[in-house]
Amino acid sequence: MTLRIHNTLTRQKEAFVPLQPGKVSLYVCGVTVYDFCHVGHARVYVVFDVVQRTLKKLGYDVTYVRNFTDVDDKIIGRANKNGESCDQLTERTIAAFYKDMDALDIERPQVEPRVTGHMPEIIALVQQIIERGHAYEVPGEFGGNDVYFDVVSFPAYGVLSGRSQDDNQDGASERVSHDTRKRSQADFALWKSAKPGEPSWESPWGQGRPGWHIECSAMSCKHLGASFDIHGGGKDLVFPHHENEIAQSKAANGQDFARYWMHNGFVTVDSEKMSKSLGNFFTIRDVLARYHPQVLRYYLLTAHYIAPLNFSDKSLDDANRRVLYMYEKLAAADELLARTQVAAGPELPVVQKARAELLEALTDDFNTPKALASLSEPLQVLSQALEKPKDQANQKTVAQVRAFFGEAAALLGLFQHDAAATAAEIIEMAKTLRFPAGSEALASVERLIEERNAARANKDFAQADVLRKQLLDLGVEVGDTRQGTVWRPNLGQGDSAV
RNA sequence: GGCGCCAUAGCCAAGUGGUAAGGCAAGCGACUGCAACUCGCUCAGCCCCGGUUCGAUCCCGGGUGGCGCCUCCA
Repeated sequence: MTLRIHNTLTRQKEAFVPLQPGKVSLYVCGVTVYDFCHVGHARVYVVFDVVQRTLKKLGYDVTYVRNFTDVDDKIIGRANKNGESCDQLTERTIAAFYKDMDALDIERPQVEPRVTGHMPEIIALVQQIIERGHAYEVPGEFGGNDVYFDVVSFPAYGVLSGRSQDDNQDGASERVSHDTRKRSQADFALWKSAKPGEPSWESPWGQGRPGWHIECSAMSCKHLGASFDIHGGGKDLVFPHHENEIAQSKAANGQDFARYWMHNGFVTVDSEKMSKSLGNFFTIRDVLARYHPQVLRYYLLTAHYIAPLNFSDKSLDDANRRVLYMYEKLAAADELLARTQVAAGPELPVVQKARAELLEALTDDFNTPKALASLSEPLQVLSQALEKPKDQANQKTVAQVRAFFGEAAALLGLFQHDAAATAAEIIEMAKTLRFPAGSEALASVERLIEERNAARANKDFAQADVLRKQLLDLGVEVGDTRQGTVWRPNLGQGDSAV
C-alpha cells in the first residue's frame, strides 16, 4: 500500500519513497525542557506516534529520533529563577515529560539525543559551515566570538517557508533590534559566546554554547545521516527553525537534507494558538486531572494533523462520551468471549472492509479522523451482536470485531488497555471530580439514591421519580439494573472549566 | 508591509468534478413501573460573487470572515 504524505516543501501530497528500501528515518523536533508540556506538545507527539506506528505497520524498519533541547536561554532563566542548576531543572522536566508521554501511550523513539551530549558534533558542524564560507565570527560581549550563519551566501534560503530574502529583511527590520555586528539581519547564531554564569563549552571560538537551530542539524546528521526521510514538528517551526536547519545542513555538507517535511497544525483556544507566550495553555497534566489519557489521545486524533484543533470542554466531553461507549462495548465483548468458545471461521466482510478503510485512511497522509470513522461500523455491528449473545453467529461477530480492535489499537494507540478497567476508570474520574470522596455533594447523592430505593421498594414510584429528577438536576444519571441501582455523572455537563 | 493556512449540519469533523464519511447533541420508536443505559430510525444543497465545465461543495479569479509565521514557541 502506497503511503502518501503532505510535504511542506512542495505543499503537495506526494507518494512516499524512502531513501533506502524498507527503512525510514524520522526526526521530530522535541521540547525545550524547562517546563511541563501543554496540549500543543501532546498533539505533536501523539501525531508522530501514529506516524511511526503506521510506518511500522507498513513493514518499514523505522528509526525515530526525537531530541531534547537542554541548553537554552529559557532554561537558564528558569533555573536561575528557581535557584537551581540547569541540570536539575532539565532532569526533572524530562522525567515529567516521560510521565506525560507514557500516560498518552506514546511510544519512545529509538533515539532521544540531548544537546548537551552532542557538543563535539555541533562544534564540528559549525566549523564546517565556516570553512565552506557560509558563516562568520564576530566578537562576543564577554570575550570569545559569536558565530553567525551568512544567509546571503546561501541562495536557497527560504525554500521551505516560501519567503524571499527580501521578505525577511522587510519583516525583521520592523521588529527586531538591529544587531550591527551581523552582515544581514536575517543571519542567525550558530554559536553564542558565553555570558558570565552561563553553562558553556570550550570551542574554537572560546567558551560558549550552540545557537538553537544548529543542534537539530547536528543530531539528525549524527543519528540518521546527512540525508534522511522525514522531518517533523509543529507548524511554528517552519520558519525560522526548520528553514535554518536546511540552510545549515546543506551549507555544511552540500547534500540533501530531509526529503519530506511534515508540520502539524496548532491546538487553539477560542481559535487562537495555544502558547506559553499568550498564556492560554493547558498542561497535559491539567487535562489528565479531568479526563482519562485515552480520552485526550482520542480527542487529539479527531482532527487531521494539519488542521487546527480547537481545544474546549465541549470537545473533550464529546470525546469522553464516545471513548467510554467504545470501551464499554469492548468490555462487554471481552466478558462474553471469556465465557464462550467461539469457532473460527472466515473473516466477516465488515471486518475486512473496516481494516481496509483504516489502513487506507492512515496511509493517506495519516488521516486519523477517517481512521476513527472506520471503526464505527464494526462497532455498531458488535453492539448489535451483543444484543443477542447466545446466537452463535453473533458470537463469531463479537470475536472477530474484538480482534480487529486489537489491530486498530496497535495503529492508533487506543484500546490497548483492559477495556472493563478503562471504562471503570473513566466513570470513576468523572465521579471523583464532581463528587469527591467524603464530600457533601457525594453524601447527598448517596442519600437521594437510598431514599429513592426505599420509595421503589414501597412501590411509591411517584416519589421515586421525584428523586430521580432531583438527582438529574445534580447531574447524576440513575440506572436500575438487575444488579441494583447504579449511578454515574452525566458526562459533559460538568461546570468546571479546563 | 511580506509569506501562508482555513471557511462543510446546533457543535466537532472527513471527503469527492456528477447531487455530502463519522462522532456529539437532538427528535421518534423499542426496552422500562417511569427512566438512565442499550438497540433501531430520522437529521446538511458544503461563506458570498463571478468564471471554466454538460455538470462544482470540490478547479480558477475576486470578496468577506477567522487564524498563523516573519521575535521564543509544538
